[in-house]
Amino acid sequence: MAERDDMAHAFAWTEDLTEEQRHRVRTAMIERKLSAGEYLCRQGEPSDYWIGVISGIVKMSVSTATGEITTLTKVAAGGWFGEGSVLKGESRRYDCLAISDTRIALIPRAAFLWLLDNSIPFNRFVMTLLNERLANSFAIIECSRLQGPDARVARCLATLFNPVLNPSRDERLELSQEEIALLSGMSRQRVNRALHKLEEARLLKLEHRRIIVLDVAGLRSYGA
DNA sequence: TCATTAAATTGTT
DNA sequence: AACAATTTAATGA
Repeated sequence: MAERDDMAHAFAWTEDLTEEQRHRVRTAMIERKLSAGEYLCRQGEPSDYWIGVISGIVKMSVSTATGEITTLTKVAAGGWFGEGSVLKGESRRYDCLAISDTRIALIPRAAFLWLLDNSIPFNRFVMTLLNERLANSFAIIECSRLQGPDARVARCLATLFNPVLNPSRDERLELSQEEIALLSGMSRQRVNRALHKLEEARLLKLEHRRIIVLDVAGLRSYGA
């Protein structure tokens, strides 16, 4: 996709703003390029920006003092995140890492809050975002308590295809099984078995370092 | 462009 | 956690 299209796609929500508000977004926005493996932000840093992914993928994860890591979610092109910490005025709760070469849009906190104060459509957009994240999180909690490991992996993969949180996701997931293990909180070995089970069910196809998702709805409802 | 090698990833135990 | 098999990426002829 052309760079300009990526940008337009990520900023689709500005279509409901007034010309003045759009102008404010344009002038306040800061663009950053990250290469693969580079951190966008770390746990504990001040939350000065609301963050949009123009292209590439960002991984959000937390680590404990003992060095254990788990991945919370991934945000692909067109997705926005970080509004929670900005709204609460607290420091970042998660590490954000660029998985591939990534272009990021930063909306400074002041501009973000100004938009909330001045645009009802923007409020609606953010509310929808928060609502989807909540539903997504509940789905994972529900699944982790009521379903077996195979369904957990299925559900974790399905959440990556949430149209609101990850609008541009194509069916190809460039994720190693190790990454999926971090994302679903299971061992790589168990994830490997689950993935083969899901492949048998024709919900996805396994390739090296990549998964082709054939049936998102099927993954979402697997085992239920 | 091809072959070799190292590194990463996967499938099993 | 460990191991072998497989795939990819990097290097240099």
